[in-house]
Amino acid sequence: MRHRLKDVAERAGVSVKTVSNVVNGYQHVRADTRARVEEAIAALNYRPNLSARNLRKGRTGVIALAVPELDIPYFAELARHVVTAAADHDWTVLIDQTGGRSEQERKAASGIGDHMIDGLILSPLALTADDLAALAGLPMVLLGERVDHGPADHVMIDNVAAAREITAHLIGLGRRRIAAIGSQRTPEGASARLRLAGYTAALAEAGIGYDDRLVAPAPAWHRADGAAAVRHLLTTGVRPDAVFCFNDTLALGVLRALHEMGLRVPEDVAVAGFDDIEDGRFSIPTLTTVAPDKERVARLAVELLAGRLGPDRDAPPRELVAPHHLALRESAPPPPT
Amino acid sequence: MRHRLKDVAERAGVSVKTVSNVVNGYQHVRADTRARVEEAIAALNYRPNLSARNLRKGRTGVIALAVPELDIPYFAELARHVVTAAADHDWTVLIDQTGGRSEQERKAASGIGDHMIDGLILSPLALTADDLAALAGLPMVLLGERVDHGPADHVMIDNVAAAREITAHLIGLGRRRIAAIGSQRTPEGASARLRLAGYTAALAEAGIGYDDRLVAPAPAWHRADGAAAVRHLLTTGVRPDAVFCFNDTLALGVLRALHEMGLRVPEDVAVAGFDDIEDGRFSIPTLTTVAPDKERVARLAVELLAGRLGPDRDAPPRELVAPHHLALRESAPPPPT
DNA sequence: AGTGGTTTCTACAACGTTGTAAGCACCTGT
DNA sequence: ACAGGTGCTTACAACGTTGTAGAAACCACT
Repeated sequence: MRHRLKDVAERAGVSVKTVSNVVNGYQHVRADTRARVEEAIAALNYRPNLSARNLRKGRTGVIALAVPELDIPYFAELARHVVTAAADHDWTVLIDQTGGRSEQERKAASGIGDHMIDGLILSPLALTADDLAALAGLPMVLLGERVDHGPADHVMIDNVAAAREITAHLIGLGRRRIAAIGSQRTPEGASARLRLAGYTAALAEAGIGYDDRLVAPAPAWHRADGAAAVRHLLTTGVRPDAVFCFNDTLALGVLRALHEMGLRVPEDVAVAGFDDIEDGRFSIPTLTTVAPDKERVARLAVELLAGRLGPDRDAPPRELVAPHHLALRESAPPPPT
Repeated sequence: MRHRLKDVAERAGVSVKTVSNVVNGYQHVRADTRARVEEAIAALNYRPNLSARNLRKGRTGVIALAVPELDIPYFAELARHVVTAAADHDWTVLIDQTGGRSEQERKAASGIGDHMIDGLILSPLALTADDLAALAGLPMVLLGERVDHGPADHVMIDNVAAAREITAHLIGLGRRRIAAIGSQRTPEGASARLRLAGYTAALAEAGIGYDDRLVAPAPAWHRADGAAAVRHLLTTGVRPDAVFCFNDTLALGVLRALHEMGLRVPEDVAVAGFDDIEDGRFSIPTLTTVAPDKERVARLAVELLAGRLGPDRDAPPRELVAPHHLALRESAPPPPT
């Protein structure tokens, strides 16, 4: 049912290699030979066996993208951009869910279906620089926060600056009791620490004292965690007039919880998020957020990986920063002019 | 840098095949031989080359899931469940985005990276039964609406019944001017047609006349389309007291648009969706919707595919229906008792 | 010790492809 | 007509793995 080069060759009356040459677009094939071969290919509906080709060539044409969870909108959007960018290099993208568990992340980094992928774009949550260093081997590009002195290429946005800017925006609206939601003490919380740093920097610049009762941890960054965190804040008697959430899903949970508690956004409490996911443009109210250039992140990551697989095989680790901007919407609108 | 069976064999002083046997857990290997081989494997950090194994065995251990778009929450959630279910069979899932374009869907059905995948779970939008029949070849399970007399296994939910039930719920709330948003006339719109059929059936059962000014098309089923559709409905002077959206993202757009127009949900207009995506549990108001058992859909699809790859290779196409239920939330609450 | 049956291991040949090197056929210019 | 290209095609050997068939080693009985 499934044909091989040999079958095509027999039908066209040429050698196996000539068929291979036609399939691979080799220059020096006489026009009439090529035509005969192509006719045979079409007639038999021949498709090359990629396992065999990969075995021979040592390349698979597949790269993997490993993210914590696919149904976190930020990663889903990112995944789409990566798939699109990879298509330009004729790569197929194998998408892996690590669940943020170090064991899964390690498995991804050490090669998923070993030898099945040429390279990896990994968005690590749990792995540290040391873990990664031990794994090397597979060409790899990391997304998200810098793993200091990591052995691999890296694409990030400037988390500290972004967090500082959006906190400054809240301050510019006259808010003084600004809560931060999403802090994490674990080693996994690299983004959390950077965003917290930006938050405190903005407060310091504005001469506002840091009050750690306004900083709420969140075990994960889902809607439910955001809702729980802000409920906890309010029931313990702290009265923020603004909330900076370390990502958008947290913020959507916060909007929901504030609504349930009868507080108005932005009048009573302004809310800002981070990621600029699609939902935030349609929530009620729409969500002010940091908008990383996800398309750029994806493209840079793919380019870096392409480099690693090609000429820059042994270049020292590079680090690229993708731009971001603030998307000011209803939950914390632009200041009146 | 990368080792082969041969390297391990030399180090352990055995034949290549013995190492292969150890790797594959073959029974009859003497304990001390096994120990020596395992030591060598560990020392060299040996990993089998899957391309070679696949070539030899004719199986790759990879299945593909092809969906229209990854950042549509419904598909992202589904993808997660499929990945989880596939893990039970030791399968890796390659996720493909078709964009709902028939060309891409055909490419997926004809084998993506040909011979790279053992089977395919496809959520077709654009392909018709005839298209698919022409492609066969690859073991395949279809998701979503039935492609009539299609050649492949199929997992679906009862769209007509579900749409009828939720429309009946709106009627039970005393609503009489119920709009339907998301109709599509194109061949791609199989779900749209089924859901519309359920809607009209419910109206008929309740003795409510069908008014086609209340049925709004939507080119795609994104938030923006829902918002645009309901805005259009209202500006043309039709005044619905309820809206049934053919999926949840449409409904979220509708909630947003109604909010902008100063209409209260559910007091002025009740809103219902379809899919039960995570967002709908945190929107303001929370969203009443049809909740398909996505986990079940995913598991059934994977089981069917497993059957096709195993004993049921030549079984006639099967069709399984996954259960659904109504999730009644604020946007169209349970009737007062 | 010889028989028969197991267990343990090995050599060899595939799987389908492509790189290499070499061969054949055809030109062109003398 | 012939040397020397160049263009086109081919045979062969890999790539790393596993199935097959069979050899060698072991065991328990007579």
